[in-house]
Amino acid sequence: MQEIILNEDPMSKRYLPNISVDSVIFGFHNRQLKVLLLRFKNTEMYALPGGFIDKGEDLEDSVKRILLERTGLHDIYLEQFGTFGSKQRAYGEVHKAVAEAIGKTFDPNAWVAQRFVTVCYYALVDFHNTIPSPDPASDLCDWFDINEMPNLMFDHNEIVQQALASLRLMLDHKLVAFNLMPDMFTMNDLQSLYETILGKKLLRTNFQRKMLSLGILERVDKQWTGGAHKAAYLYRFDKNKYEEMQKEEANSIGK
Amino acid sequence: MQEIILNEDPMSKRYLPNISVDSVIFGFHNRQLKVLLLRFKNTEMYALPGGFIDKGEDLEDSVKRILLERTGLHDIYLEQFGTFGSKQRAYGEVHKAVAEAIGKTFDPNAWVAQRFVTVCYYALVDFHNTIPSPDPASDLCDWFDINEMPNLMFDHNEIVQQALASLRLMLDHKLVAFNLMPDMFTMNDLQSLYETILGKKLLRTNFQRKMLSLGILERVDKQWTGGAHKAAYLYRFDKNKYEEMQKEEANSIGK
DNA sequence: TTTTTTATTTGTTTTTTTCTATTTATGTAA
DNA sequence: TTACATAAATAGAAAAAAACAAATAAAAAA
Repeated sequence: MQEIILNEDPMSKRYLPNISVDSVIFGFHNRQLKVLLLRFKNTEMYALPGGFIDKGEDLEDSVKRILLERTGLHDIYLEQFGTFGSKQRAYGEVHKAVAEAIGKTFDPNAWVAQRFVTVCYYALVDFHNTIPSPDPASDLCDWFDINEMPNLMFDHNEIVQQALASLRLMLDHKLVAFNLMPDMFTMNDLQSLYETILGKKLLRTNFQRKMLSLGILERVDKQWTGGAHKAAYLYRFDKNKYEEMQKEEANSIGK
Repeated sequence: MQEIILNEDPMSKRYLPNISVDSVIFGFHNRQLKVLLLRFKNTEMYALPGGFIDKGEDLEDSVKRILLERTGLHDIYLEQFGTFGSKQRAYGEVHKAVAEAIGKTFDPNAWVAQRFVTVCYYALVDFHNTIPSPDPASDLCDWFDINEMPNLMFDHNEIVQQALASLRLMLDHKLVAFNLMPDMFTMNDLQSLYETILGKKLLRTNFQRKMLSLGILERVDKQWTGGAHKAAYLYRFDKNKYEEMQKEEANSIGK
């Protein structure tokens, strides 16, 4: 009986079967939107960092666990954006290739070869504070420009595109972009972040006017680049002011 | 061994374990937003129509299967809005109560008593075309005003609220409301739908101007109510025009 | 000091949205 | 058959936002 074989796998003792979790970890550097990818040992196969849910673990906690393992960060902005459940999502062949690349044999009935429904989150992290670290199966964990990504395993390319689409929507009605910014940044930095996510050019003057009018940016310093021109101001996102405004907004809705 | 006992359950032969699917089916009638609920036999326990995913079935197909069973409709507007995976989502006690209400004993190790992660969709249907039908375990399947719902089983109240929040967002950037409208409707009908979903009053004159300016409404007839006032126009949603505009929009993005 | 470059600010025009008022259609009743 | 009440629809003014254009400011180099 197939089930009994599968249940002997140690994975099945610990994790919920047929469900996985994948994270699209976004960062921003050099005016480019980056995604954190893993490469499996001895292969050119790339994938999103993912994992499985402990039987006694909240879904969200399992994502945080993965994020911590991969970026060393906690208290990260996290958003669930979709669950992928095509019946094609059974990747025994791919797992076999990965196993054989490190000289292991792969049991086609292995727990991990079954069909998986995967719950996906995107995370917005400060690129400059993250230390990407590969897992035991990977020899590389690094950032890739979202426009220059390699082909990913499974349906992960599609998942990244959905994550981006979802982030784009969120940008319109919530101030989430600052989670991708370093502590201090110029208006140009911020604008190019918006531009990459939205996939279109914005007008500098209007962008600045709008951002400043939000009243959540604190002008801290100037950024001397050594260039032959006026130095750009450095801004800081004022989290306290933002939270105050959120509260006021919540109150005014009731009125 | 617990696993072996569980695997003997016929449910485990057919369905993916630990994953369920729930649908929040929205309808609109008498200027009220309605949700389709099931009541379990001999109880006052209400729940969303849900089910499980066949091992060889796409996630989305399983939702459509449930929708068809419950509303008799196909080609329904469907949107995945969230997956709920708290570790508390194991409802053996509740299932026991439901079983005992119809004089059955309940095995606490039953397949259905395990922890479930549930993938949730909302559906927008034409109230006037749906024939709600209960399943074998239910003695009632009917519409409830979203503001006058009974307490639901499990975490289904929370799920409905999330569905509404998600629909509200969608309303802002996609013309989905027409899926809830009958073939013909007055501007007032449409406005009150927007108002219930958004949870706020809109200005009649602005609403009308904006809707008409979209160029997707076809004025068909007048609705004589017998009231001592001008008769309201009846409109029809022009799906063809809408799809044309979608195409044009897609083209213009590339420019 | 002047020039060049990019950041930032200011102002003007255009478009969109909001607010206010008017006109239209319908049934009722003087 | 004419005034009246009611609600629908439209039109126009006011305000706000977005798009566009220009000017000013700061920095380094010629």
